[in-house]
Amino acid sequence: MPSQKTSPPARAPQRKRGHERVASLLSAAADTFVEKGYDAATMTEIAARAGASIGSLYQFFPTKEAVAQALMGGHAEALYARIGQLTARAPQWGNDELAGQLIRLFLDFRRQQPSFVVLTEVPASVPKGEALTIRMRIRDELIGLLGGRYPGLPTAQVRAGATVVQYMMKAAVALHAETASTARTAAQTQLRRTLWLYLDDLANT
Amino acid sequence: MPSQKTSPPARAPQRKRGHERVASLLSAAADTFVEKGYDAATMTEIAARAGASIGSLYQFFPTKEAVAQALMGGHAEALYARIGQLTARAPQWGNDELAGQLIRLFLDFRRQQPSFVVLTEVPASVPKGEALTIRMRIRDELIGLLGGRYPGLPTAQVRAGATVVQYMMKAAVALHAETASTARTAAQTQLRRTLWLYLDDLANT
Amino acid sequence: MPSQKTSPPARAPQRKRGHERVASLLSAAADTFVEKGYDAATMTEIAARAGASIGSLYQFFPTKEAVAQALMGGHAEALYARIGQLTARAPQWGNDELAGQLIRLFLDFRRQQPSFVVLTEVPASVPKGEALTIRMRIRDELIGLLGGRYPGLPTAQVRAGATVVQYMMKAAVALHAETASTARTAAQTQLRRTLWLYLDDLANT
Amino acid sequence: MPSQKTSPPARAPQRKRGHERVASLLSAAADTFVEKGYDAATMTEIAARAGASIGSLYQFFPTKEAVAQALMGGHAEALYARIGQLTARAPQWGNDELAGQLIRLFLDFRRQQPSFVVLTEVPASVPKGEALTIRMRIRDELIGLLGGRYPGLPTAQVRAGATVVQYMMKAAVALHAETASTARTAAQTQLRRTLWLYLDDLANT
DNA sequence: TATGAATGAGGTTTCATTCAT
DNA sequence: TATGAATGAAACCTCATTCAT
Repeated sequence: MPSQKTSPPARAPQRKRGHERVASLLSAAADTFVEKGYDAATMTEIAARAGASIGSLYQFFPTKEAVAQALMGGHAEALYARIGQLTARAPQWGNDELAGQLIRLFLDFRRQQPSFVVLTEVPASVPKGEALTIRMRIRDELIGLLGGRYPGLPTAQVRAGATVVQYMMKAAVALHAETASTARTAAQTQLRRTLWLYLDDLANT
Repeated sequence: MPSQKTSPPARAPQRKRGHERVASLLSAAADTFVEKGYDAATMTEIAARAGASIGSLYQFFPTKEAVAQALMGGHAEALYARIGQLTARAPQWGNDELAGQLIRLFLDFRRQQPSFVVLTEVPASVPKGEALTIRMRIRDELIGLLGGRYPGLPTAQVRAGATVVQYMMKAAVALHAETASTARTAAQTQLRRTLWLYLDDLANT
Repeated sequence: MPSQKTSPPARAPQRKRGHERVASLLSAAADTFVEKGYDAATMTEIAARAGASIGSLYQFFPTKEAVAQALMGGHAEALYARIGQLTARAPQWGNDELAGQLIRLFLDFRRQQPSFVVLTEVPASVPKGEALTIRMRIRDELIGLLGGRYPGLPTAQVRAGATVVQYMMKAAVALHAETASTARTAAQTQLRRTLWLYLDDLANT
Repeated sequence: MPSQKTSPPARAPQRKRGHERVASLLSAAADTFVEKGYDAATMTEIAARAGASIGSLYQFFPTKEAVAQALMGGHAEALYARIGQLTARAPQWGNDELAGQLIRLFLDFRRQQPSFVVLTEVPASVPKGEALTIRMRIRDELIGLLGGRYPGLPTAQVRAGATVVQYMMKAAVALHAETASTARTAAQTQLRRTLWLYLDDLANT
């Protein structure tokens, strides 16, 4: 043995580099999807933006769809968790406060993970099944939230309520994507109020 | 605004045969866009579905974008007109009725022209500018509607109200696209009620 | 017979209209070829420029090549004739004058019929055979010219001389196509002088 | 001058295999351009001749124009260099010798790189801007040559002389492309003599 | 493992030419 | 005869994916 070079922690650095690479690839993918949309985004551009080669990208994600799914999956988990946090605190809030917190949560999420919306909305594309699954899971989270907040409400009502809330979140997010203007701000305020009115109505059923 | 490069418009047919062709091409295009989405729809498939050759398609629509625009344009006019009809009758209705009529109008329209929604929602695609224009025009129609229905309301309120209504229509249309179920039906009912609550609130401002 | 409308001269006006149409089609074709080159010029554009339909164009010219040939043929005849006129007058001129007249003739022709050059130069395209024929015929005209002007010259010399003159004409025409500048003007003058020098040399052989 | 939209350049290969590919692609392209001309040459045929797939061709040359430019650019450098070599030796030569060397140089070059002529002459085509640049650079080289050979000559004269020489080279090359014959050979000899006469004249100005 | 090259089906678009009214 | 519609081969180019080094 010519030299006693400290045996390097076998694969750990590899793994660590792997993690970094995956992270930068996903980040690049997110940017690209947001800018171009799912279809127009190319694997080549994603790799290039991450400073990686196309071969490297395919070493971690076998298909373009896999990239999208990894992105969606990762973000979805975070979203579920945040709704769960709201669920824990919701019982202490008034309907007014709850409406505000819900909208804030979804807008914050969209701001931080704009690719999530892009991929979730893709019309007739590959990750459609995944998107559906996620939507259902979000629905379940909202059902948990409303069920906890309005304990006496019949299950069917809770389910319908969660659905309405979900689509109003969608509306809020879409509205937020409009070019900013005083009109938009006013509309956002009123949309929050509409949600409040709805929750009040739900509570008195 | 330097106006994005606007795609050349459709060439107008000048013979009876041409008119028929254009009609069948547009119909085939609508079907294809709905089934596959804008990006995944191919000109080849559109032509084939219309029983026309690819050259024939290009005789009337110089680009894929032109096909989409022709579809959107044609349908948009119809939608404006229908909102106009509501505007005329709205003053006689209660908020309850108005909410129902609005939702019915948009759902009917979606049922008859599903491609309109697909093309209008395309996230990061070519006909985006056109879609924006149309959305603004719909907004204006709704402003007209609410302005007529609630004469005392300040302009800013009317504008914000129209925006809210528009995004709730979007929500209603999206909800309608969900797999049918009793839960969906219940949610639809409640969404209508939410709109009613909002209109009541608006009227009492 | 309800009215005695003067029986129109059966087909004469037709024919006349036909001539006009052919003329305008050829003119449009010339413009298009000059602007776009032979390959990039389209039959549709030629027809449109002439204010005719594509069907009408094909009624007179069965192929694109036929259009080019008609154009070349018509112009070539004029060119032969003009060289013939020079031939008649050349014996009275000095070499200086002859050089000037030759260059002037070709430059004038290029100015009036720029499409002739474009079509004649087309590299590996359809009308190649025709172009060759024309070139040979021009050669013959030049042979006639030089043979008449330098009666004692052996045939082989005359033939070689005509060839040299022809390629110098080509050079002159190409030079003329350069962006105008004082440098170009000076070069043109010297090219004429070079031709003169050559003719002098030829005469003294 | 707003500089016509300049086509994206060729992507440089980074592996040995890539270099070989590029070389064979360029060679195939040269053959194809010579045989068919720029417009009629197709990317498909170029790839096929090189034994490559169409995708492989586009990996290195994003457009057909890029192929042409790569060819022209590469050859042009060689031509400049060769003229430079003449420049170094020209002062020792008589005008007779210089004329012969110039013509030999251009004919040799045409024989070795026939695609250069084809692409440079393309009448109204895409690589026009590039061709112009090259022509001007050749002019400059000739200016250097004549300036060195005829030291006392005023700049304007040198410039005009270089232009004349350049167009006579064009004529010589074109003449050489004619079907071989005794007439052609004789004409070539006389063209060389004409150039000699011109250089003599230039020297005595 | 990392990289760049290779592949080729498939997409959009063009255009000479033919048809039918 | 004049016109516009119809046709489809073929061109250019893209891009997800696979290979080879």
